[in-house]
Amino acid sequence: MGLHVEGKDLRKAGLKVTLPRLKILDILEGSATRHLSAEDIYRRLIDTREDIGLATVYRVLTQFETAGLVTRHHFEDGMAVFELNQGEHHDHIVCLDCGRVEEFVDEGIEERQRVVAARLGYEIRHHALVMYGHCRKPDCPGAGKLRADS
Amino acid sequence: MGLHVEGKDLRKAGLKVTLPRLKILDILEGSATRHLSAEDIYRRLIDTREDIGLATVYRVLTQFETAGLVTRHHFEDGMAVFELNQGEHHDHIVCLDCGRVEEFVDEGIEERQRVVAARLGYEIRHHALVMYGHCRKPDCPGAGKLRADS
DNA sequence: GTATATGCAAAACTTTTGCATCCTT
DNA sequence: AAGGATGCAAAAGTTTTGCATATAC
Repeated sequence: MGLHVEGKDLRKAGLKVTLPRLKILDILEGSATRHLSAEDIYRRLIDTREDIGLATVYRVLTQFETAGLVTRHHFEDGMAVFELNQGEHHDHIVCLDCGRVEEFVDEGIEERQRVVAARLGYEIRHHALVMYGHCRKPDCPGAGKLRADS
Repeated sequence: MGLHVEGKDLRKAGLKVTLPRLKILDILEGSATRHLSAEDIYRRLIDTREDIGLATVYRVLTQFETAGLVTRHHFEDGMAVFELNQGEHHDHIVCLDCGRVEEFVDEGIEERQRVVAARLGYEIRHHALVMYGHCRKPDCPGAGKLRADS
C-alpha cells in the first residue's frame, strides 16, 4: 500500500506539504482500523523506519483536527483516538472484548437529539454517541463465552 | 450542609466505612454541579481542611465506580469526571461556553439504540450520549454573543 | 489482632512546549 | 530568504503504585 495522498488535501486545508503530514495522513487512510491513537500512529511510523517524533504526531493530529481533516474521540478508556473525516457524521459502537469499533447512523436518533436540544434551549455544535457491548463475532475473544451478566 | 450519608451506603456496597470515603460521598451528594473531577473533589477536601491525599481520592472513586455508586465519564476534554448514581440512566448535554452539564432521558433515543445494536449483533452493556453546544442562558459567558458560526 | 485503607512520594502515562535546526514555498 | 515545521528533550497534567503507618472491624 503506497501513498494514497497527494499534497492536495493538505494544501486545501491550508497546511504546508511536509513529509510527516503526508505519512500520517497515509497511515490514517490506509489503516484497517479507522480509529488510531497518537501512539498507534507513532508505532507504525517507527515500523516503517520513518524518523518522526511523537511530538510531531501530536502536533500534526491537532492541526488536522483544526483543519477538519480528522476527528478526535475520547472513548471510555480516556485516551484520545483519531479518525479520518470521510463521509458524513456517524456514531460508534465499541466491543468491550476485542476493541472493534463500528460506525452507524440512525436518522431517528439524530432527529430526537434535535428535539431534545431544542427543548433544553441549546444550540448544538456536535455530539458523540457511543454504545459499548459484546460483538460476539467469531474472531472475538469474547465470542465463545456464554452470555454472562458481565 | 452537614453529612448527608451514614455508613449504610458504603456497607451495603461492601466497603469499610472510613472517613475519606464518607467525606467524598458527602461531597458528591452535596455538590451543586453533579459532575466532579478527582481534582475538584480534592480541592474541596482541602478547603474543608480534610487531610486526604489525592491518591486516596482516586482510589476511592475507582472503588465507588466498581461498587456501582458512581459513574465515570469522559467528556471531550479527556479528563475523567465522576457522578453519583442516583435515579436511572440518563444522557448529557454540555455547554461549550460555561461548562454547564444537564441531563436528559429520551425514550425514543433509547429505543432506537436498542434497534441499532440488535441489527449490528451487539449485546449492549452501556452507552454514552453527549451533546455539545451553547446553552445561551443569561448567566452564561456565551449568552450575549450573536449566534456565530462557531 | 488482622486485614484493609491511607498518606506521601515516586512512578507511569499521555500530551504539550521550548528551542535550535531543517524544510517548504 | 523567510516563515513555518520538526526533533529532541524537558515539562506539564492526570492517574497509578509502593510502602510504611494508621484505622476499621
